[in-house]
Amino acid sequence: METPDNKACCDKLKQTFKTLSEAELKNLADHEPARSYKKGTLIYSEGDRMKGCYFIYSGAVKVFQTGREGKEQIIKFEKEGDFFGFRSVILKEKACTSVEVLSDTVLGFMPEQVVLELIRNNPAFAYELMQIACKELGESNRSIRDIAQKSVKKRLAEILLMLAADFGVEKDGTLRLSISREDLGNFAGTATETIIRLLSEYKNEGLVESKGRKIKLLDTGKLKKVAGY
Amino acid sequence: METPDNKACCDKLKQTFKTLSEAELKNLADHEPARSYKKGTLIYSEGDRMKGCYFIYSGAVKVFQTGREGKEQIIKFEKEGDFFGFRSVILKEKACTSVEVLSDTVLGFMPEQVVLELIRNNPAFAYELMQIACKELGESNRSIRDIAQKSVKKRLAEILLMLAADFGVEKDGTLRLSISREDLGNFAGTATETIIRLLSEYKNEGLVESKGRKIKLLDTGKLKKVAGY
DNA sequence: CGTCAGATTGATCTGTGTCAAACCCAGTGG
DNA sequence: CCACTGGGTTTGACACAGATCAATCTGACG
Repeated sequence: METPDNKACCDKLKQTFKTLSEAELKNLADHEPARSYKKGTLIYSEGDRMKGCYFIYSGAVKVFQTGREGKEQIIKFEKEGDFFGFRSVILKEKACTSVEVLSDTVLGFMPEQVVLELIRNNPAFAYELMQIACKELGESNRSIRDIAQKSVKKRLAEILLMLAADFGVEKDGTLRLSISREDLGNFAGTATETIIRLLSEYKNEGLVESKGRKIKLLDTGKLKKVAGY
Repeated sequence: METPDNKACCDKLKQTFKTLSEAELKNLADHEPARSYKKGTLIYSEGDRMKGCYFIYSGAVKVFQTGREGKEQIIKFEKEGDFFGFRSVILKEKACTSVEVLSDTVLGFMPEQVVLELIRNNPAFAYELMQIACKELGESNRSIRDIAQKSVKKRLAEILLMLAADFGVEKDGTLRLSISREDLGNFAGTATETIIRLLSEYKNEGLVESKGRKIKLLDTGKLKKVAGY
């Protein structure tokens, strides 16, 4: 897996942080070169002291918390262009989530002083970061409502649609992100077996097809109906 | 119900926003006088265009979303010193939650231009606001995990302890915030009847006592155990 | 008093969780 | 080249937390 060159990094960063100057972008990209991580790598865990934030040049990670019986609850997935880890940096607290690589991923690292510096000196950047945080806040609220109120069947449909929207699909409708039933369960807040049963129910209803981790959405219209829209 | 005078307002604001200058505080308090709202008043609803944020001088509100079958999901409670409504203002989006007064409440209003102005001109304020947003983000993550993984019995215990911590208790252990079983249910993500049954279960176990909306915590130690700590 | 919203209790139903067994591969090493 | 292995998947049987529905009770307030 190739790590992108400096120029490519700047371009990517620029799409997410529209307020950074060329100099600031270059500095970021130069200072900490992008690194690639293999599937399964733990980027950080709950309780770690964070020394900076991460930016995803390419790939996908899961952000999760661990319940006391060891069951993991996936809070969200992050994809290309996403920025994560800033909660702990902003609050100067230890991480309250863990992050693990889902498919091979290239990450950039932004040391905390750099982030705090930018916030202090570039009000537009501060505002942009605030927008990112607020966007996540809205998504969390929605998650809370859905987990609390929707049946797992609705929720899974919604999740599949969300994965399609966020990570894209092949021409034939297959989700680009390949993901285990267990992770789907940990995200939906349900048992792996329940996911399996529901997927085969969807299959019978002509909504999806799947072999292994390749899940193909056959009828997103109907899927939306199932999800409750 | 008295609305606090200008000086009192400044003092309260100052506790939440440590970075605002005397002039900025005074301006805020002068510009939009605090107003008092009666229990049950709807401050704003999902879909409203927000024209500013709110600051709670005293009282309590609930922030909720409405599912399609009309069931409301309470996302969080806000109390004295809390600041809400900023998500929509920062993102310049319509409200994604509704807010209703739980007990008589005095609110200050901060028009959006004022908030955006402060963010632009006072980096320390921007940072402070970011910290507030990040704190909420952490709480949301935790909520997601708990709703997804804990039994209602554990969750309710946790909620009672949280209400005690946030809104305080009388000398005898009675929660200061009086709240309906329905609201407890809407917060825990369960049916009202389930809350009733659990409360009487707690009663049998000597954990709480209650008549009507007055809930008295008898043994917070045991309650913590029930909540799973 | 009458009324009405909220609280309570009981009976019943059902979506999901849990446990156990079998299965399917993909990769490893002999 | 094939048997072995182990992780993920699938299926079935069963238990139970919590939802739902219906009926009654309570207490505050006009």
